[in-house]
Amino acid sequence: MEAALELVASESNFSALSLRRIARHAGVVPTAFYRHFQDMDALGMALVEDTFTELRRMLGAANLPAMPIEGLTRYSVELFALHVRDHRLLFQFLIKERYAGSSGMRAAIQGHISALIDELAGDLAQFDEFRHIDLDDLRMIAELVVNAIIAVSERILDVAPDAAEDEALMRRAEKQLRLIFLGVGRWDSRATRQADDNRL
Amino acid sequence: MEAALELVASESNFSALSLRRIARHAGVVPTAFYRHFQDMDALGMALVEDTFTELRRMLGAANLPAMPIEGLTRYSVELFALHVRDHRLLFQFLIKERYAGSSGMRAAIQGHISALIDELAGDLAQFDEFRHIDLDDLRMIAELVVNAIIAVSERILDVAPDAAEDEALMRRAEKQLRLIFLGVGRWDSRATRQADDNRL
DNA sequence: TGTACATCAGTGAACGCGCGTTCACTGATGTAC
DNA sequence: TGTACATCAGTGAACGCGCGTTCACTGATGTAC
Repeated sequence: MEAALELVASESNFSALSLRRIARHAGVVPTAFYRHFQDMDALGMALVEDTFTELRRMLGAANLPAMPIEGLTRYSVELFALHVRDHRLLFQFLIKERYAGSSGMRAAIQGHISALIDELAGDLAQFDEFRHIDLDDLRMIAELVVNAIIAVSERILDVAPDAAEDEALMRRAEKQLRLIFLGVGRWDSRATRQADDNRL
Repeated sequence: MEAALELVASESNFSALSLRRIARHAGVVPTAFYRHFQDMDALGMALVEDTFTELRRMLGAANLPAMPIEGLTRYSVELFALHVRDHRLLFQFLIKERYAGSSGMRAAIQGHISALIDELAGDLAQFDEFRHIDLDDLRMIAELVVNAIIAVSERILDVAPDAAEDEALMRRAEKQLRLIFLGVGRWDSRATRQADDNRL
């Protein structure tokens, strides 16, 4: 049933779909829809939750914080790109609904992303290389990293699945992460804080 | 007429709107719509073009490349945030349709954004601080910067217009840009290129 | 200055269609005794 | 092992509604002479 929706999600976006089209696509009479979901909103929310359950499962299995920091950027980018490609429909749905969905869906998605950013900030704090960064700045950095990863996911889903092109996108994303981490090495949370205070 | 649509765009997304609702909102009979646009697609494309015309006008007026590099990040972020807030409806439309729009609209938007990234890369190349960066990496960095700016725009549009909250978002974005530029200072395009070659 | 005509945004009736939702139903599968 | 009943995914007819689009129209404004 959800597979039917995901297939249809690959044409414009969720709010443009009708209950009847989804049912038809699932090979079922429209009224059968109500056996599974109260309405379209419920279906949408269920899909959001499924996507993040799947994403968390992948992140949990990878256990990135336990890895050596060398090659971590390349490995993370590759892992994520692979996952996005393997769950193309779910992520296409996610990216479209992140801003175009109903307000309930939007809020749920932003909440999940925000939680992922917090977790990444926590993970980064474990590395020696981030010892000199304060909590607020850790989150700022994690947000930058997550944004870069979301951006590359969007690009991967935009282009046709093609090994060469995907590789180029991954290289670029990897460079972006390495550039950020280069900046982290020179970042001084205290100096920044003082500068902010002076500006007030 | 377009003002009517923009007002309605503030509820879910363009493809969820009907021609009749737009006409009603504009205080006009449905058939009058056809006096202005051939169909909804044409309206959508016109709105995309309008948004970028407006954005380009602002960027042209600002003439950022002529500014001293000190305080440039803060100034750019402030300028952009102000512009986004002043054209709330246009940008809300843009962000929603970037991924959820018809394929024509999506392509047009991505094309415009890509052009902006290229221009930013060209502007960055003028600064001494970017003399050691090769063309490919300039684009990679410009992309990172544009992504960060888009992300903060999305956040500004998400929250209610509130000076204090906006200020916090802008501070964060400014930090992100400064972090990126810190990394640029240490970035070595040649070393990266070689590392890539070795990996092949 | 006055008349005839063109332009053009908006009107209102009408059409066939796909929509979400209701209702009472069927028939297969699982469970209790 | 056999019978009675509960559960539940799916059915099919029916409803009223808003939709995009067609058509011939109105009436205000601008232009030519």
